[in-house]
Amino acid sequence: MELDNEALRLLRHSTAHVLAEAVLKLYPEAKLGIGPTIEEGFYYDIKFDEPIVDTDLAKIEKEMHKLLSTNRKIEKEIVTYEKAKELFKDNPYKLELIEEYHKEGRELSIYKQGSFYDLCAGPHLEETKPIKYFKLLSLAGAYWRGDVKNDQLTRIYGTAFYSQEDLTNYLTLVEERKKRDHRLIGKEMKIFMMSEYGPGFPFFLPNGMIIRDELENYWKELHRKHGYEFILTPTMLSKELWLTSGHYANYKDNMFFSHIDEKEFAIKPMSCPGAMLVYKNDLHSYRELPIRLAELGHVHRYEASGALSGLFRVRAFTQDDAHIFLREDQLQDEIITLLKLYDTVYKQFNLPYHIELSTRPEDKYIGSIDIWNKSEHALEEAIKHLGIPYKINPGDGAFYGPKLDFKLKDSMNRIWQCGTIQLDMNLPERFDITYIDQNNEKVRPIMLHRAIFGSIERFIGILIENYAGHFPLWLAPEQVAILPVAKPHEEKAIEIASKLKELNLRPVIFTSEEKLGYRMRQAQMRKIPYTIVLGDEELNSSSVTYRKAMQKEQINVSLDEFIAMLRKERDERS
RNA sequence: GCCGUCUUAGCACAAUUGGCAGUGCAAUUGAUUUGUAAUCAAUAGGUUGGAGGUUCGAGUCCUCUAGACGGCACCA
Repeated sequence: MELDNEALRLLRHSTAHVLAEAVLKLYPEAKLGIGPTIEEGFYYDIKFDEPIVDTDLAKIEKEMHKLLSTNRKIEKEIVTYEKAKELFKDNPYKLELIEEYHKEGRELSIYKQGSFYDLCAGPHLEETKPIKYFKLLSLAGAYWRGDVKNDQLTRIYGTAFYSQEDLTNYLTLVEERKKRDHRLIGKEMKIFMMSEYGPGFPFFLPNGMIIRDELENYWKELHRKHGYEFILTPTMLSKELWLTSGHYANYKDNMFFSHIDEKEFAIKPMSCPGAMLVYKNDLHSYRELPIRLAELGHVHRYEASGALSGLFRVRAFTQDDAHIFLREDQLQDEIITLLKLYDTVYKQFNLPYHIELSTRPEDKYIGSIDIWNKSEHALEEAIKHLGIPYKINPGDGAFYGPKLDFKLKDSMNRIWQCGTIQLDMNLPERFDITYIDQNNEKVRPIMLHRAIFGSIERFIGILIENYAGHFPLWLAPEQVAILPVAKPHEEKAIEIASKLKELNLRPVIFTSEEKLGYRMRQAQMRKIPYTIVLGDEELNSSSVTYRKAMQKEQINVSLDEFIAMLRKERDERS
């Protein structure tokens, strides 16, 4: 994996062409779509006459090896618009691309190996010889050009390397990554569960609740320090409110509804309208701003069944939301403070992240371009001010405002949006909120939505994978495993356990019915950060012998020292 | 929602391609009192996700349905 990316891209792109060639040999009626490289391999989208299944991949691989048994040159040829249309006359997808490239005035080229040719801008390997160590990995449906209205093609995923060793290493790495899957560890460690009675509605188990509580306490502490006040707004509010907020018009398809008496109510998919009502409950002076209203809001959203995935994508989740109302002159500072706060939080968990600035959508947006530009500028300036690298996502903003999204990766390198900072130019207007300025005049405040974890559920999923279940002490559901060697040592074990409990630590005693080795194994498998063993030696010297999870070293210290160490580690939350 | 795959005991998986539903771990009971990753034995545990069909006979084949998984689309 030390290979430079360009070389791998060449190899993989050319492998994709061989894949396409093999497919056409085996399925002459198949129509090729596109076959680019991706981060860890390549894919090719192909329209098959008959659906193909997993087991066909082996057949295709075999055909690829057959094609590769002799080395062939890979040659580029520039073609005219007319020739391109002739070459691909049986392929509607390529024709569509040809038309488009032609309109854009782009050069049309094909790459050839033997009798196979494909419309492609390249670049490619010079010959097929290096293509040896590849594997077709999976099948998936994918809409042509990513549009649901188009045909669905069959996507074949694969990867390729320059040596068998690299390929094997990669496949092993993928297997290792799968072991960190939060669904697996969440089940093993009894953190959460799912039920077919509630698809997308996670159940938190006692161990999961400990993690949640710790996270929430951390979150509250942090927000108290940063000048936030806490609110809690209702889960269900009448339809009129959602008509006012614009959610009924813009977000209805993702909402759940219910009735009270004759009236229609919506289950909140976001907490903003509630926060607006809270703001409007009082008259506000310019002196009060910024007003920061934080809410752990449990929201429900109708998500497509195929989108659901463990804790990462659910239909009910808790946003660590906050709505900030401020004056225009306060905006820059507030965003800078927020960016620092987010960095503090992600650093706390050792989570690498990247930021994306999403700007005004092409057509579906509200508010004046002037305010949009100002808002985008404010967000961008704040990041620049701190020198944080970021990416721009043109046109990807919400219809009501631009946003900064904080993206984290899971164990399989999939990217999930967690934190977000959004400027809202919609709700202040719709709810007609104001503050009174120095001149005793009503002025419209600026409003920010923001969430750091994004969703507590998703964030816990990310944490599980990031730590592979080995939580830092303060988050670990069980913190200290106490193993009395034999019956006579149990009294001491109970004594130590109650002492730890008094200090709000979470000990668990493994009594002596089983052999010590067995209990050590249990403690290790439960990923308990510290395991202490109590036998005659420890009792005589009133010490404990501890072992850290994943480590073999046995350390003997006095009980007081041990407790002091635990408290320090926990309170520092590192 | 769409494409493909999967669903067998609490969990992980078998069942020789349609012929007596099994193994390991966990659980329960008993024996063992143990010094750093699995002590021994016994017991219990199932309408094979659900409904329908084909067949003398279905875990296995077919249809429908629910859920999960990998993608796509959508999104925190």
